[in-house]
Amino acid sequence: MPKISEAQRETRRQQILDAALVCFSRDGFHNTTTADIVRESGVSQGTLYLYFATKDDIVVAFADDRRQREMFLDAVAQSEQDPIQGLLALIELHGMSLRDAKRLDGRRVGVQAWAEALRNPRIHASVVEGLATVRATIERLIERAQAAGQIRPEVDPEGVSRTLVAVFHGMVLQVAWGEPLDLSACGPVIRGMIDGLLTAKGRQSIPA
Amino acid sequence: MPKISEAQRETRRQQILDAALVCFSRDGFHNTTTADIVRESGVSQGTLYLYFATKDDIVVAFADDRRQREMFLDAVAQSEQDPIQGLLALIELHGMSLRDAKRLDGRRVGVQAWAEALRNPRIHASVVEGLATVRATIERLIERAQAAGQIRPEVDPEGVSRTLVAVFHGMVLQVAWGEPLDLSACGPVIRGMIDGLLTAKGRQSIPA
Amino acid sequence: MPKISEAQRETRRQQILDAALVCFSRDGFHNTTTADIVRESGVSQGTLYLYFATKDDIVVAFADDRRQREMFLDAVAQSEQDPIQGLLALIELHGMSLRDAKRLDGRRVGVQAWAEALRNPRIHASVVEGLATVRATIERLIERAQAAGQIRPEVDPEGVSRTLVAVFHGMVLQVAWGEPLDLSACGPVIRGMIDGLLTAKGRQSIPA
Amino acid sequence: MPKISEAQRETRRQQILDAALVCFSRDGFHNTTTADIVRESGVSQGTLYLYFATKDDIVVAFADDRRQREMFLDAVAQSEQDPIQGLLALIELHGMSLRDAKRLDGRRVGVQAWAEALRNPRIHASVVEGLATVRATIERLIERAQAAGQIRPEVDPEGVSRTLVAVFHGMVLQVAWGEPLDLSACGPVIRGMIDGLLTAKGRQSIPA
DNA sequence: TATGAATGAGACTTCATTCAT
DNA sequence: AATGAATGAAGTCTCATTCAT
Repeated sequence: MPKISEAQRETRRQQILDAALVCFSRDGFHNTTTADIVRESGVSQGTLYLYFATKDDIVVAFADDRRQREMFLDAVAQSEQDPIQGLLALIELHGMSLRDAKRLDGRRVGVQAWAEALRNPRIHASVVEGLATVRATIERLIERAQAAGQIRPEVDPEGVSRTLVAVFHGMVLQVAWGEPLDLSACGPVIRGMIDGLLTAKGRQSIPA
Repeated sequence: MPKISEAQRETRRQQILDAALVCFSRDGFHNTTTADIVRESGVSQGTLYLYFATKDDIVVAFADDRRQREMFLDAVAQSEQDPIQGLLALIELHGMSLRDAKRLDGRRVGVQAWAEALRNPRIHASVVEGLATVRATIERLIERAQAAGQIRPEVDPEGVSRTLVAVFHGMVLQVAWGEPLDLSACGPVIRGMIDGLLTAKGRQSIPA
Repeated sequence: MPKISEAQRETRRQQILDAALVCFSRDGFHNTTTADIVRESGVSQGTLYLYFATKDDIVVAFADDRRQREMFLDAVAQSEQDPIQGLLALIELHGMSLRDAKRLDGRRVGVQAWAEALRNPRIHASVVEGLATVRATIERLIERAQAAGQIRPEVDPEGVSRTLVAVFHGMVLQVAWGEPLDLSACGPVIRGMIDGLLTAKGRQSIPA
Repeated sequence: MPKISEAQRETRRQQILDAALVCFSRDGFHNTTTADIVRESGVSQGTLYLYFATKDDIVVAFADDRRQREMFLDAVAQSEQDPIQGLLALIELHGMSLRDAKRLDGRRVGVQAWAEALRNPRIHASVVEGLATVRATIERLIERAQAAGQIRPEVDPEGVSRTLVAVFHGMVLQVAWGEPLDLSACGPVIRGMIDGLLTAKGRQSIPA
């Protein structure tokens, strides 16, 4: 029987992850030492390894955590009655996320995870699955809209999903770099992209 | 007083950079040792330091090299008589670059540089300047198109440039990750985005 | 005040020692962690330290355990009426012990204890005392045989005891290493060594 | 082209091994840190790893070194005209080696290698091969003596070789433990063992 | 008594950089 | 200029031991 409850264990784990997030954001994965995380989190070296088998596992934990948020996005987008509204909601949610200063550290670590994904198979898997999840969400919305006659039938759902995800990623990069990204200026451009896919009927479902 | 000619020196330098590119692409910046580069390049450990003061300088050299390509893009885009054609040419050039398998290593290293830019001031400066260069190119084209009545006056050039650059970056990510990105499916979506900016007159300048 | 009986305590202690024997035999003293012993024994980390003050004490416990077996050997050997028969019985007992596959773990741990004895004073003391015990047994037999005119008076009991013990130790080594030691081939050689010590009268006491 | 000569490299390597021998003899393999060897040898941590890939390789180097000495023993033993003389020479050489105080560290490390051989495959291989070498030497002498009618034909060469090697090993143990081993007292016992193998003709070849 | 989570000192190894040749 | 052996600081991870529950 465990001496500490599952909740206590999870709290401790999160305490370490929170500290690691600060360190990773500030110094990068590779320039963060386990000693840094220990200092920032207040747990001991030994305890760190009671919760994560290797330093690498801490990095992977971040990549995996993000997956959950993407599941949530999907649920919100699909819950919209109108698929066009669902697409716009997705775009809106991404925008809100980008504006949220509290998530800056997470974004900075996320960008590093993108680079790590190039050579770390576990992170690659996590990133690619996340990409697939978001794309599936988008493609399902588009197919629903095509079935409803709101998006032109010749539109390729994959082309749209990949382009839209590219925009999302690219915006995260700019925000992570500290660029003064004016989302209210980009929004119309992105919505214009969606607009280009619509049939006359589709346009009617967008509120002025 | 140098005993070797400037040309010899440049050849040697490039030999090191070529080797480093292979290593960085394969293992990442941080998991590449100077010994790896030495092995791959055939120069000696000592010689490496005759050409680059630190390992970090090799990384920075890649970031700086990219700047030159961006200058070239600008020249091509601006040389088009019609600014709308210039925009489309820019998009086309990026697409061709993405399709070029020979540049895969460069793209993989580029993505790593994006992550490095978060904490390495020199790389950050280089990346941000590159971003500014491309954006300036796009914004100049848009402003010219607005002056010519081809793009609606209320369009915000910065919003467009940031969004377009975001798409470019996002596509690079997907290609770097090995995603089966079908550019011919994405092209129409991106061009649709441009199309949404145009006036009736602007549309006339696009060939069928 | 102990809340468990002495018998329960001894059972627990033995449970730990049995587990340690398996671990030590498999991985060696130094490559066995207390966690290994905990896993193998089923007791908890904390409990381990209720029975042994340090990991080292577990090692010492093995060395001490062996002493008891050596006492037993002495009793058997001395109980023989004829000292020559006693010597041969001693040799026979060692041979039987070596043939006993159940004692393999013990032998492997014993060999490690020999190495430990070089730098661990407690183990050194234990090993050296064990050596002295066996030698005393042998020397007493020889002296009795000399008094009875069975062994030549010029034979040095210490030379014999040291040589005989050396053979015993060396055989243990070979068996521990997994060598295919044919004891029935070695027996005659060792008995021949004893034979060389005997007087004509001594030889009469050996059965054909 | 290497910057240092093979001889210089070998000197350096030996310098490390000499230091390691002192440390291993004093503290044992497992209680010797690479820092200890560095301190004792005067080379730097980094240099240590220029000559030995791991700490374990240093240990293995000792085991391998011993093999060479055993080759030498073989050569000496076989060079004797009379195989009985060869056997006695072998015993004599071992005795002389045991008496040599300068080799005490080597013996102490050797005993540790015997224990290591139980779980380290490389050391096991080295030890077992050494054992086989010495045994082969002995068995060849015995077979030659049997062919010459000096040793009784029913004597099993393997039984003799294993027993004799066991005596050698056991004596090394006693000396390593610091026991006051009087070899001149043991010599007659061992020679008596050989004597027991001989035919009348064989006995003639031994000088008084 | 028994537990097992927590501790932190310390081990092995790597690697960017230097410098005598 | 070129070489490559040498350096030593620093990093990740382990593990014997403790102690609050």
